[in-house]
Amino acid sequence: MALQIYNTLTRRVEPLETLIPNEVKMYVCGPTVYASAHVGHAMSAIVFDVIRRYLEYRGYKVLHVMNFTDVDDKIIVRARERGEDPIALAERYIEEFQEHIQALNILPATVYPRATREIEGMVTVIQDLIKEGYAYPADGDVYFRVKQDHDYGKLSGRKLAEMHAGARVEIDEQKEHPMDFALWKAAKPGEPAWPSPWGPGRPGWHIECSVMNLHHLGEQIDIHGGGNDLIFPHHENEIAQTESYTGRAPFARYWLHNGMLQLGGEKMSKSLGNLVTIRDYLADHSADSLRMLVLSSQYRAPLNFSDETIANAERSLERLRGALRPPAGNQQSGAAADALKADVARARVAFVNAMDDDFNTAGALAALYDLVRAINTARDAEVGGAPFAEAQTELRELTGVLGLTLATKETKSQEAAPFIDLLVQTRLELRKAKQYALADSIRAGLADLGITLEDGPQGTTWRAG
RNA sequence: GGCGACGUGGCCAAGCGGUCAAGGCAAGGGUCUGCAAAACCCUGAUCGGCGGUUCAAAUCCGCCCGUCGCCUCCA
Repeated sequence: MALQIYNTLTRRVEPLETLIPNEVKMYVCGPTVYASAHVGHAMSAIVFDVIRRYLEYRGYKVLHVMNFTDVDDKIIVRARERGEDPIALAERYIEEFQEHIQALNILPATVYPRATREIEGMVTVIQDLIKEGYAYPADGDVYFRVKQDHDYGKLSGRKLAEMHAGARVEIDEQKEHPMDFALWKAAKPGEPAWPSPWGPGRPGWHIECSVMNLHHLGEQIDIHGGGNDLIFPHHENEIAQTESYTGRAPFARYWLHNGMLQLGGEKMSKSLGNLVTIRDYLADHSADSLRMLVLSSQYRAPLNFSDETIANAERSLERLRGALRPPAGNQQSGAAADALKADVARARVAFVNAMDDDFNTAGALAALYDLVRAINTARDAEVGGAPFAEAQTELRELTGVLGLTLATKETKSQEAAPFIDLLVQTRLELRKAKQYALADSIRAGLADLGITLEDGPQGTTWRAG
């Protein structure tokens, strides 16, 4: 069975057929860097990280480009408020975002282009669009002529006539048609500006992605991704510009869009102000837990971010981690060992089938929980050695495809470990002497410090958290 | 008003016409344990509502109710 993905352009699930066999050219829209990124941005980055990891698991070489929009109105406004240089402000948030990417265990993109470093290419493309009749200059601005693009609206399913009727479009005397959008904006005094045939100015939002695509991936790409709030107008306009410029369609074969993260019943966004920054989240929670939350639902559906769903994700993670505990015996053959081997193979097939179905991560997790149960059952049956190790390796590999680290908090307790061991040893002596009240008070005391003790047939183990 | 997504047990969620409607968390009962913890076993939903198509529907169609996104900057 082949990998199937939902394509916003066709509104259907389709088999993935790449331009070049075994290679995927993927462009994902990154953030506009005018403020600290929030967990909604993280969700999008995680979704496409999982997609990228899975494509690589399936043997594709992935060229992954993620851009930074480092010049736009909001950056300029923000910089002015703070009396800071806009370019420097953007730079600061880019650095912060890249730290977040690392902290969230997101694989680095192949290239991270920035709008401000590709201005010349944009000017060239805009000039060409004007020459071909797809755009027109107006008083220092340049606009794209939507009427010239015969299939404008095909991504978002809108018709020019209907959008007109919606009447939510501002009337601008400069524009020939209300839906025409800016390719180039003339600079007002004090704004960052680059020279152009139309006077000093800066690029419009949509043109930068078109040009960075052309520059880093070529005239046609396989996957173009982003949040579903970008479908219109951003991606619609990108298609209009790029296909008008190259004369080739489709610009991107598959358009993938993730659903929005919901906080308190509505979309988390900078504009609404109902946000939790990645920094704040990571101060209290693990990167794995946020990823787990994302994995628990379909990437295209809205995802509810709440204390309850986060706690749920964290406990589910514990379930996965538990299966990585050491074996309790050394049975390498027999019915239990054979059953484990069979369950490993079954889990792998189920995992791949789920992921092949438009990245059904919730279904893939179900396959992993089956593997967890198989491992735990095998441990109870004293299976050990190679069969047990191989099952755990498989679990690590598949959770790795989802980008989970399954790191425990124990590293943080490293310094305290000898002291905890000492207490555990003392408690063991007390238990032998049937001094249970004292033994229990040690256990309770450690529990208050966040250390959990577990008495098993092989002795007592402890873990943080 | 237009376009799109969606509504499955307390929470999250799979399911895409046909064996018992996956799985995780939570809850209850058990096994194990000095007691716990962990692990394992067992227990619960007829699928927003109403019609229709079909031998057969959570799964297809229609209408209604509700939620979310986009239509303006936005992952």
